[in-house]
Parts: sequence; C-alpha cells; structure tokens
Amino acid sequence: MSESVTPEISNFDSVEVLVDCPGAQGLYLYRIPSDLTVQPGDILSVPFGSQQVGAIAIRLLRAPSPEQESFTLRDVEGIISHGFFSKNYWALMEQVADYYQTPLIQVIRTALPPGLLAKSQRRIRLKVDQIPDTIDPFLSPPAQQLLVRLKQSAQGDYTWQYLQQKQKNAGLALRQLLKRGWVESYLVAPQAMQAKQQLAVTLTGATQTIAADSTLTDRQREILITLGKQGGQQWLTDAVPGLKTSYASLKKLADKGYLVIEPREILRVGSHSDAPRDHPKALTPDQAQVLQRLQACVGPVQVLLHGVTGAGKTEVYLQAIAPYLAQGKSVLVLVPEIGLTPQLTDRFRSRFGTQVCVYHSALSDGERFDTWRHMLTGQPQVVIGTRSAIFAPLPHLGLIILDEEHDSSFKQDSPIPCYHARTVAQWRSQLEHCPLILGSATPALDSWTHAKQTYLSLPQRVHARPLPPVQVVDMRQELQAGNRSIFSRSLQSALESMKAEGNKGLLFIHRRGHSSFVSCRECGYVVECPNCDVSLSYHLPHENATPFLQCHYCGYYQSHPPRCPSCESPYLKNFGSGTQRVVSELAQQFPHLKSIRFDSDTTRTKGAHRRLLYDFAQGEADLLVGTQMLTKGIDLPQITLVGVIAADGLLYMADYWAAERAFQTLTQVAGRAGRGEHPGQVIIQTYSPEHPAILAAKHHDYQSFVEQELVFRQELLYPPYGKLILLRFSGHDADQVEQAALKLADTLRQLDPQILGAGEILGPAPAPILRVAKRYRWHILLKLPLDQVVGDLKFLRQYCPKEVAFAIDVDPLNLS
DNA sequence: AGCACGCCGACT
DNA sequence: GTCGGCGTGCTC
Repeated sequence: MSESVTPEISNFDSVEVLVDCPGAQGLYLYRIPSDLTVQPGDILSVPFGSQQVGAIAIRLLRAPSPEQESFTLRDVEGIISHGFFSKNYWALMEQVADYYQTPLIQVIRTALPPGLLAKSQRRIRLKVDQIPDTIDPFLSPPAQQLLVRLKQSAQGDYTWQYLQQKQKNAGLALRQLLKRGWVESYLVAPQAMQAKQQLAVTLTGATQTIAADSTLTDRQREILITLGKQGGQQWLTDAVPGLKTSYASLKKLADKGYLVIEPREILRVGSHSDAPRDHPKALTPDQAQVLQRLQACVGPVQVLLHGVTGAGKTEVYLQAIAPYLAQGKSVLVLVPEIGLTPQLTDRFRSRFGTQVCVYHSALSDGERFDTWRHMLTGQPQVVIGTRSAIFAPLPHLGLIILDEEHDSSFKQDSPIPCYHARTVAQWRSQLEHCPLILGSATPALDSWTHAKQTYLSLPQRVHARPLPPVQVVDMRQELQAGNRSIFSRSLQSALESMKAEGNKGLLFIHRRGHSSFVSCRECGYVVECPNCDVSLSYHLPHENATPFLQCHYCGYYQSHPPRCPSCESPYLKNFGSGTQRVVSELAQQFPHLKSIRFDSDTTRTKGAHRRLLYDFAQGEADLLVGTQMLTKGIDLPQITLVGVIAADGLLYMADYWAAERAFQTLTQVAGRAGRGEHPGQVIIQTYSPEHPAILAAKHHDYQSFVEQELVFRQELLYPPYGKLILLRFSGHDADQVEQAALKLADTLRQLDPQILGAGEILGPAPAPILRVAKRYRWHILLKLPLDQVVGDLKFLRQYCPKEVAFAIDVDPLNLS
C-alpha cells in the first residue's frame, strides 16, 4: 500500500479526520494550512463547532473545488503528535473496533494516554467590578449559590465542567449571571499534555583529556570521574547531592567544556534502578529446554507456556526477553494487576534496570503520558503493564508475553470496547509479526483449545520441589463431630505445627468484610442496599471499631442499626464469614498467631499492598488472611501452609465458567505453598468435597479437569465451542429498561436470519442482580456457532432510547 | 460535549 | 404578545 510519493502530494491540501466528540461519528473534512504538514495517523487539534477538539487524521484529499462545496472548510488548528499511528497500529485499532462492535474513536481513546486528545475548555470568571455591593434579593437561589462558589476562589474563576458537577442548576444560574454581566464565560485553547523540562548534567566527549588537563583541580577531576562511572548523565537535582558538589562547581566544569547543563524533557517514567542488579540464574533442564524452544520462535507464533506454580516461568521470561533487547527490540509483558505483582516488577527491574517501565491506570496522567512518549522513542525497552498496555505504541515490538493469561482482569467489562487483552495480543502478534507467549499454571480453556500454537510445559517445580499435597476437609463432618469453629480440626492442628516450625501461612476466603449479611432473628428481615438488589455486608475493621454495613457493589455504607428496621427487634445477627471475621476468630482461638488482613480494604492506599507483603515477609506476622489477591504474584519461600476457609463461595457462581474459575483460583492459591526449602501443605474446607473443581485441585490434575469441563461446554455450545455476545441495558427507570430490552430482542428476532444465522437469542432477562447503584439492568445473550460471521451490530443502538445505556460485550466473561 | 435553533407555558 | 424555559440536532 505504498502510495507513490510524487510532487502531486502537495495537492493533498485537505484531510479527513475522526473527531473526538461523542455523537460525531462520521469523518469530517478540514483544510490543511500551508505551514502544516499533515499525514494520516497524526493527532490533530481542529475547530469543531464552537470548541477545539482532538482529531485523528485518516486520509489526505485534494480539496474539492469551492463551487462543489456546500460549506467552507475550516483549517486544521495544529498537530498534537506526529506519525503515531503506524499502518499496523491502525489496523489493530480497526480490528478491535470491528470485532468488539465499538466506534473507532472509542478504541483510539482507550489506546491513547488521557490528556492527549485535548479539548478546549470553557471557564467562568467573576467580573468583580461589575457586581453591586448589595445583591439583588430577587436573584434566584441557584444563581446566588453559583456566585458564592465563584467568590470562594481567589481568582473567581472555575472551569465550567467543575461548576456543573458541583451544582445542579448551574446552567440556569449561569445564564442569569451572564445577563447581569456579573460573570463572563471564555474558552481556553486546548493544551496537550506537555513533557516536563528539567535541568540535566551530561558529560561531553572531552573526558579523555581529564588526566592531562592541568587546569582541573583534584576535586573537579574526581567529580567528572564519578559522574562518568554513574552513567555520564544525571538530573541536576540528583547530581548536586549525589556527587557531593554544588551548582557553582558544576557550572565551572561546564564552562571548561567537560559537561553541559541544559533543560531536558523529564520523562516521569518511574524507572528507578535502586533494585540490586541480578544475573541470569541457572536453569533446570525443563526450563532450559523451554527457553531453547522459545528462542527458536520467529514470526507470529503463539506459544502456550503451561508451567505449574513455582516452576520458574519468570526466569524463563527474563532470559527469553534479553536477546530481543540486545537486538534493539522492545518487549511487552502484560500482567493481571500491576499493584499485585510488585515482586515481578522488582525482578524485571533488577535484571534490566532502567530499560523496564510500567504502564497502568494507577499512574498519574503525567506519568502515563511520559511513559507513552518514552515508548514512542523506539529505545529497546520492556514495558510491563496491565490490560490497556496491549496498545503500547512500541515501534519495534519483538515479543509479547501475557503472564497469568487465564486471569479475567484481562477482559474489560466497561466502558466499551469490552476487549480481551489476550485476543488483542493475538492480533497484534500477527500484525507485528512477533511471537506471543501465554503463560499460566491453569490455562484458560480458550487458550488450551487454541489449535495453532506451540505447547510448552514446565511440569516440575524448580529444584524438584514437590507440589504441596492438598487435603479436602468436609465441613459437614466437622459440624457433626461437634466442631463449630470456622477452622476444621485439620486446619487447627496444621496452624499449630506451622507456628511451631517457624513457618508462615495463607488463609484464603472468598469474601472481604466480616460477615456477608445481617438478618433479624425474629422476623427474618435482611438488611439490603437502598441502591442495589443485594444485602449489605457487615464490616468490623478491627476489634474495637464501630461496626458498619456496606454494599460491595456500589460502596454505599451505613451504621449498624440497633434494632431491626422492620420489626424493631434488637436481635440482629450477622451471618457468613469474610476476611475480618477470619482474622478475629484467629485472634480468639490462636492468640499467639499474628495475622495480617490482605484484601482490597487494607490494600486500597498506594503502596499498601507492597508494604503489607514486606511486613509479612519480614516476620511481622505468621499469617496472611485475604481474598483473590492472595492468588496473584505472591512468591514467598517461608509459606508452607495454605488454607481455604470456604471454597463453596467460589463454586456456586452463576456463570458457565464458574467451575473453571474455581479450579484456577484454588490451584493458584494452593500454589503459594511450599515454594521454599520446607514442603508445603494445603487444606481446602468445603461443603461440596466431590465438586469436580475441588477434586481436580486436590490432585493437581489440570488435564482431566479440562477434559471433563470441555465435554460440558461442548454439550451446551458454550465457549470455546460457541461464541457469546452479551447485550447489556441499564437505566434509572425499571420499565423503560425492560421495554428497551424487549423491543430490541423483537427487532433482533425479526432480523435474525440475516444477522445471526444459526445463532440463538436468549432473553431478554433481568440481570442476575437486577439493580446496581440505582440502575436497573437487563440482558440479551446471543449464543452463536463458532463459524458464524457476525455482522455489524452497532446499528442496534438506534432501537434503544437514549435514557437507556446500551453496551455490546463480545465474548463476555462477566455475565452478571 | 457544547451550542443554536425552535417549540410550549408564565408573565407584561 | 413576549420572555425564557428546555428538548432536538448539528458541528467539516
């Protein structure tokens, strides 16, 4: 597709663009001013209506003659970023938009760092000198409120967006104030995110003459040599304390021509290389063989690396990556949640130093922007990121790795596009012609059945350590034997011997909070969330705290009522266990065991996750009590015991892949035990000891679990033997949402043969939890044969009233 | 998203 | 009869 570069190219004086504005889906034509050189893929700023918005150049055109224009073209205002979308990258965007039934601009928005598609901003400013001393008493309350708010700021100046979200009748209020001339409204031109500048000290090439130069003092020579040893360049703010010198001394050396001090873009990439340097470790024969096979991979090959927990996949990744960096290529490593894998990030950092950068949504906008810019430089680097990092704009991509590829956080539920990073990675590997490694101890069934891939396995743990034996305890028998504790007798004795041997353990429980619900013992009333159709969980953060009730769907919380809201009875009791309850029961039954609670409540603040793990590893506690988080990225050799308090909560989730998820979670959490010198032990407590997922986890038998599960999937034509598309409807009005879903299903059934072929339309049906955060939710599930070509479904939106939110989720994992 | 244009109810 | 509310539609 190489269009010949002829002199005629200068005739392309206009450009079709995609504008970053909801409701403006088509392409718009703009004139290119003669002083700008625009190419397809550039990110532009264009005037659109009254504002300036971000836009992507799609293709260049010769401007239509003025006679045939029905409107006058406006000029492209400026170029925000040049030559970003390569042909491959563009194809990836289109493929995502097409497959996931999403407008292209939405995909582009997902891929770009926030703040790049800049918009002009409306601001409101107080005209202080116009305001009379005595305020008109007839001024409407909203207008008075707005006036008060504006007066709060020293400048009397706020963005319109801020004011609107702060105050309900802001529109009305503004008009009244504008009419009186007390405020003015003005537009601020969009400012694309700027790279930050900072002074840097860099050695020049003149260093060879250091020894010979007699004008240098010994101290100056020392500074130059130290700087050279430390890499030859530093930020000025680091160099002054780091070299134990002053700005004046450095300036003198700069004057002598040994170094330059100049402003440089500071990329807030956060790649501190304070981690101690480590070196490639000796591989086991299995690892070495896998590495060899990986190194033989060229082109768009997909590799499934199936390694048991503790098999040393990370070391294999590290050694597989090194040659790519040496060749000047970059590598993309996707992990489920970066915050949960500080150990992984640390290992990459200590192996590759500053060539590693992390990219995920918890970074500040500035950091994301800078990391993104750093990727565009094309310097060989390893980008470790979460789901959205699959769109990292690395020019020379040599390898993609998805670690823990079975993890469902690679799938986005909302907002659209509801993409799966694994699927996008497969396309990207094809487009970039580079290998893709999917790594897991419990591969997703989709990945397992993928036909065209290389299968590599690491069936043994490193140092021939055994997988921990798994004991399944039937909790019904515990009760019969008179044990009413949440800990089985086996777990109790295992905890004691663990402590006696000076080892550590993990206790896994599916729920956070203290108890899953609160109910009245007289009338059976259950306290529910006012916004969602779920019961409130009982929370008791620590022993002496005031208990409160919280909704795990919308975050609503309230105090614990002293009496039943329904019958006034004082006998309200909390049922079910969560992490808090486990911690407090432990404290009662095993006062000598110290535990750390490890769930999204205690790890919410920045760095808390890392700190808790550090404290635990340093011996501050014997046990880590937590939720799903325990299954990811914890690799501590001292852990010998893993207990699953109640596996049942995992088993009975209402979707087709509940068993797969339960098996994965149990296997992953079990895999945390016995990674060090001491052998591990796993105890799973359950009321369903015969459940296939439990039996498979007990025997570490991935293969037979999968075979069994695949039979079930095939019978019901669920993935990977069928394709699902979920249509989600939600809105504040229960009737309206239901009607919209019904109407759309009707429309779909009429059109069915043309669009869905042999597909099945299930529903519409209310979502398993009808109401979440005051929004009613309905679903239509499309179940299609694998070979069914699905046409464009985006047009369905037009059958849905705009008060009802409509989303298309292709290959949904979250069916609630 | 913003903003204009245009249609119905409370007021001079 | 007008002012001004807000609902529908366009922005190259």
